[in-house]
Amino acid sequence: MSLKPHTPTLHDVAAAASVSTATVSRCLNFPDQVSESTRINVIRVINDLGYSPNFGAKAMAARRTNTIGAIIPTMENAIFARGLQAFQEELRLHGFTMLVASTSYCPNIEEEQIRSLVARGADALLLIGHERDPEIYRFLQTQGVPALVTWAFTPGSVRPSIGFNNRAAIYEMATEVIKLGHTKLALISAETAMNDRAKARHVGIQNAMTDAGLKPSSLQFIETTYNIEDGANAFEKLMKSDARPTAIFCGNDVLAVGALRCAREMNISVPDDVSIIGFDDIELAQVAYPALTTVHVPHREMGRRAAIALANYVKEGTPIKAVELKARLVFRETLGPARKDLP
Amino acid sequence: MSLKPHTPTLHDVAAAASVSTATVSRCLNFPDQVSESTRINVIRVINDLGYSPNFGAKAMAARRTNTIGAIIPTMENAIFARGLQAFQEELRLHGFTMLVASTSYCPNIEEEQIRSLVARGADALLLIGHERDPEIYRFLQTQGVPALVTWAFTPGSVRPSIGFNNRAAIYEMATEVIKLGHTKLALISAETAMNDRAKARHVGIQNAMTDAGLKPSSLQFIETTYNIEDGANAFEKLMKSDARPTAIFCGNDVLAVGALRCAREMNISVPDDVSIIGFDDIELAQVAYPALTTVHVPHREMGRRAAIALANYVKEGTPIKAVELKARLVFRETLGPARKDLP
DNA sequence: TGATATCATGTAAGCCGTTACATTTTAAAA
DNA sequence: TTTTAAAATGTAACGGCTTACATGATATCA
Repeated sequence: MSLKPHTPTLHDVAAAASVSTATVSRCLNFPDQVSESTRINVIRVINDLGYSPNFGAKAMAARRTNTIGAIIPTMENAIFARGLQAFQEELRLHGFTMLVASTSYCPNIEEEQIRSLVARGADALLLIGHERDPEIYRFLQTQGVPALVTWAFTPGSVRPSIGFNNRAAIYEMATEVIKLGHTKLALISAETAMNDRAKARHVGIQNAMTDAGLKPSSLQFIETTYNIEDGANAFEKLMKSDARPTAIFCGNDVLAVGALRCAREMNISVPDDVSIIGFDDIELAQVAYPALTTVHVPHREMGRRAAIALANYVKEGTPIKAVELKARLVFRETLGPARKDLP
Repeated sequence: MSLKPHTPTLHDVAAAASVSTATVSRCLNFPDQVSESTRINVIRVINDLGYSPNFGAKAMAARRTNTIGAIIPTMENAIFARGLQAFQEELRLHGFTMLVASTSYCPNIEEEQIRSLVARGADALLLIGHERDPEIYRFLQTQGVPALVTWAFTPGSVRPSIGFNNRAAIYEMATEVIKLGHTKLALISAETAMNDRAKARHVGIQNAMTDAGLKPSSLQFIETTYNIEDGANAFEKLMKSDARPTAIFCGNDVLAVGALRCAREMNISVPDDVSIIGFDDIELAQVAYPALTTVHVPHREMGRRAAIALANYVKEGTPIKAVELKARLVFRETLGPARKDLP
């Protein structure tokens, strides 16, 4: 049971202002097509009545919502927050509103959210990563809703994306790590199923190992969900195994910080006993103790570029061009040379 | 220029399935009012065509959107993330979708977002804190959109809210701090203008001081925005002043962590030289080094309760009851006895 | 001053669903 | 088999806004 009293409509405003609904509509959408006197009068009536246009009706009539949806894996940590913030700010400059939805890294929920945002009339969508059921891309196609992939840039991908090369970035980092004498490596990763970024990072490390003459199969690999706690657990497992790694890559900074906490609890010194490498370079990374060595992701730049591309596409039909941004290695305190004294 | 190809509508589906639009609509909304054979057939057509109902039209016709809006100050850090996540999960159980918007702690943007969500047809709104332009409450009133305030519970407030007593919580903490011998206190706060929570926390500390025989005017007070960097800057300023406090309260954990980082950089020992107290108990607090003493806010419980209250109100008209939840003190490592050796 | 261009406003046809009500089909009861 | 109730389906009005087009008012120019 909805208790809505009568909500003022365009008609009410028009009547109260003694003009037609068209004029009121124009006052709102194309103010300069209306004489100043009527405009002032209409605006006054609008305020008096507390009128607010009905979005649904507006969307239906205009066949356009000026809304762009963003679907991200999680809002629980800052991983996507920065980029999203930039995305939204830029969007606002272009007259668009952002709608967010999160998926908890679950493909089914993602699909649901995509449908929901499309149904809500999103003029376009921002998606994280390429990999998803082709059925979804087909759906977006028939609905005529453009989608832009970010957080990943895979050379030669069919779909344009704005992001960075996950594989190359971590390859570079792994190469540095190996240079420091590390040979026993481990990776605490997100689930790689339907997560091309996690996959790319896995492959990147393996490539670096191969190129440095290490056996990629020796990389210890743990898949887990993305919480601080998970990072801690994975770390503990790794350090209690008989083949203790000397350097541990983490799928993101959140996992890395969890590992760091666990190291402290286990009295394992970082980086003397073990090096820990994060990914993303969120604020957490600088604040962690010791400060985290990680891969800096150009969050804000990515968000901004995505917003511009999408806005221009929706407004002018400007085709979306893929953009490759650079991720940068950030060396702080959690990476050091490998211990030599161990067997 | 929008490039939308023709998006299938209810009509298209009806035509393709050789039934009326009403039947298709019923297939979607009241499946058991339709014979199994037609239903199966219609569903098939829907999938074939990639049909998705138009939200705007649906909202307009049904005069209900099953959407609840949440307006929070920021998504940049985890402060509200946990509560919001719980809110959304619970909402989902009741068949509602959540729409989020953030305000960057700016009243104007908040107003804009409120209007935007109302226009979008939100059946109800979740708001943080009581304090805002009365005009806004009036607007919500005339639009018939119920709003529930959380993150604050102010005894005797006109509007029901689900939250905790900010003043009482920090009062309790401050009392403990004073018991440890601290007399020179400082507070790094959010801007208190239009932020009843920040105000309540300020007052809470002052009350505790008064009750302990300390002059509340001696509380050093810095207002700032809510970033790690800001916490660090404020801390530095405080420690470089001639009246160095021995205990510093921070408006939230983010500021506290910034202060902690700065302390490390300045070679100031926490808690030996100075104690630092946070607020919120987000994950960051446990991971910080030293681990942060803080006030634990019942994020998830708050979110869950708010969702239930709102869902029941929208569906059944059940009046919303105020609920006071308890915030809990969490003593970790950043709080210690006051240094005695100082002048 | 009349012809013409420009500006301001109005009229009314959609946009795409839902749902009250009417009608037809089917099942159950007599 | 006929009657009656129930189930399935159809018809069409309606919701609030935009916008193409028509009309009326003003300004411009010869």
